[in-house]
Amino acid sequence: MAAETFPIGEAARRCGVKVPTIRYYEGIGLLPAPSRTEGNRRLFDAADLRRLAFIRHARELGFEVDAIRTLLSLQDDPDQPCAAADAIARERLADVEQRIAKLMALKDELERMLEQCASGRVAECRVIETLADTTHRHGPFT
Amino acid sequence: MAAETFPIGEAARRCGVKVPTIRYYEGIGLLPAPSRTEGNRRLFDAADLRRLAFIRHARELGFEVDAIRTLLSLQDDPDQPCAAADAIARERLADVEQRIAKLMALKDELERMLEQCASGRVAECRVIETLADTTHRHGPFT
DNA sequence: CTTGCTCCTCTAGCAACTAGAGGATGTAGA
DNA sequence: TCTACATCCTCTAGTTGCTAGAGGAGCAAG
Repeated sequence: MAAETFPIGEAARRCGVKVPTIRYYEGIGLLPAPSRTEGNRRLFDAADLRRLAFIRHARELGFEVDAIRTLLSLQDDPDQPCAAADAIARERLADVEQRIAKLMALKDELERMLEQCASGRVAECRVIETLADTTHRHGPFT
Repeated sequence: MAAETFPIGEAARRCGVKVPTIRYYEGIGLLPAPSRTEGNRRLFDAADLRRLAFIRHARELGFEVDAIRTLLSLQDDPDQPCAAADAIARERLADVEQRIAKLMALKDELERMLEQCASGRVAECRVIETLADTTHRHGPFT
């Protein structure tokens, strides 16, 4: 049985990515070069689409292409030395946890503002304070 | 009492932002133009630094400059119609909640991999599946 | 007063797209 | 079969959000 394949336009629609972006990802090696038709058109399979959707989500979350590349390398080479995979996963995990913490703080603040708004008062906004620097001390400051 | 001020280099060090980036933010209007010395050097005050740190965090979280602009507008114009502020905050909140959900999923998967690694086995990696598209359906698909 | 650091402006480059020109392909109807 | 029209192809150029570097001025210490 021949597996289902999709032209680039439908891949784009399904994954919420623009057509040129897909070609771009292929160009920089994030997405493997898909098979082609007689007429030289790309044909993507389900695995390609899953990978593409993953890339889109990761980019939306603010991961750099290089970070995504290492994340995908966990997937692509499950046989790489455990220590290497561990290091990559550990590093990504720390990053992810920090992001979550900051987003939670921001969420709380936005909710507080919405509550005040609901009660008819104009909120004094403290969004700036919510992301106050607790994690980025890399020098001797006063 | 004259409030404490800081030259651009120290502002950069304190906020974890590069010097040209600060000038860039000023250029695009994210940061108000600070006062200057006789010799034409920028002097930032504590409020500027807080704003700058906020921008850095928000950028790290993957917010676009425009999104940050609207977040800061909540701060800058607390007197804008409540409905407008509410809409902005609500939209940002939805975004933030989605990000958190996705990051949580990714976190779980990375932790699962680290556990397997700890127990000596090579993890089969499912990072791709963890961000499977539950939120981005904008067409009638099969 | 000069050595050396920080600052200034300005221009050019990079990452990650995004849009458009110019042309080939694929498909559906007359 | 012919033609209209969407979709695809490659390639180049533009956009956003920085980042690095040239060339020069300001300032503090010895």
